[in-house]
Amino acid sequence: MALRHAVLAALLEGELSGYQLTKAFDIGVANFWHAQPQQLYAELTRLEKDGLIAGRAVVQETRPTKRLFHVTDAGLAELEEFTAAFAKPSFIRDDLLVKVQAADHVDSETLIAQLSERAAFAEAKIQLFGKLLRKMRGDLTEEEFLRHGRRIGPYLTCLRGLALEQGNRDWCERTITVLRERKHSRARH
Amino acid sequence: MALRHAVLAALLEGELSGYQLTKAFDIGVANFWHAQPQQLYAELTRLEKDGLIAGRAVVQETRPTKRLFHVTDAGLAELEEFTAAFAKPSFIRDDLLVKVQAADHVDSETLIAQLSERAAFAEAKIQLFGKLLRKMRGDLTEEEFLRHGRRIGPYLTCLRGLALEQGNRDWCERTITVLRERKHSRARH
DNA sequence: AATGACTACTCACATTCATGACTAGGGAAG
DNA sequence: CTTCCCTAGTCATGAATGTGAGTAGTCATT
Repeated sequence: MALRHAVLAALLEGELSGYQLTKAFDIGVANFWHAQPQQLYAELTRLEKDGLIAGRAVVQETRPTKRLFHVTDAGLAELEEFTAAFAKPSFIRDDLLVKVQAADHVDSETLIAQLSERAAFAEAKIQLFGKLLRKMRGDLTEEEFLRHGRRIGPYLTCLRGLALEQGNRDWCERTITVLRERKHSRARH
Repeated sequence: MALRHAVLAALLEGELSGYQLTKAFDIGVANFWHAQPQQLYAELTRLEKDGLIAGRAVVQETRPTKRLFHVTDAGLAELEEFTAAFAKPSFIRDDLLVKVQAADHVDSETLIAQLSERAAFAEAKIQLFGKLLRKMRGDLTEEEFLRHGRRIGPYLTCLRGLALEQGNRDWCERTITVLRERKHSRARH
């Protein structure tokens, strides 16, 4: 059970409704996991049944009533236990890498198009993460914030997300260059 | 269907038996995907049934008979189609990131232990990828190899794997430092 | 006045992934 | 001479994840 703990960790930041949670997971602000709304609602139901979170209904005037959830003590204990447990090494599952693995056997232009798209996507995420980080640390420098800030967990995971996307972008650009050069040099023969 | 194409891409490198394939996926040499033996055997069966790969039995003296598989023309066409198709943006799924997200609410030492373990794992992978890359490019420099080498697909994916693990290691070390410093500064108050 | 987008969810189903247990022969180490 | 590991797989089952479709009211746009 992995989504379970991702949801718990996300709810630590404060009360959220199922819908708000789906937004967070959707944008990938919670950049450490991804899930569909349906999965999140199902998980919330299970977590509440198990007493790891508790919800309270908030009646709204113009909107449907929503339920805000927070982590209970039992939920915290569960997270503590999870943290101590063995973490399965994370593996990448990336269509794009599969495509590049087959680079010598498929059309270069097609591949380059895919890589450009990914590079653009990565760049957008880099901007997003940059903004999020600036917002989280406020006026402080990164060093100061990490030393004295109150909640650094989300900041640290965001840093990893940022570095990851920078890596993605750089690798995509490098790969595009390589493929282009090979194409030209072969065209001359 | 993603494993499907990962297997196809892996088989492009040459004929492999199911068992050899499991080794490749197990070590993570095929660093772009990961799968259990059972999944691979099942996938090979399906791929053969669909005519995307073909196998030939090789009788061995002391070992059980094995079947070596290669990609058919239909398989190549399938890969071509896959390459052109939309790639769902890859998301990370990492227990460790979930744990760090909850950093402000769980025990630091536990977290540091997990981060150290991951850093060591990443370092080992870095060494492995380094060796693989040197082996693939032989006497050539990276630039020369990427320009003129025959099969660069696996090299390129390996480069991404290397950068990823370097990113992992650096982030783990940075995070450990941050957590340690916070602990000490709080201990003084 | 209709169309589409947003909030806030639920149900049901399909696919994918992971796991334990099992067969069966050979070789190496103690 | 027994125990363990390696090759080379198969079978069955369960857990996790993904997806399509539907409900129902609100709000802004054209």
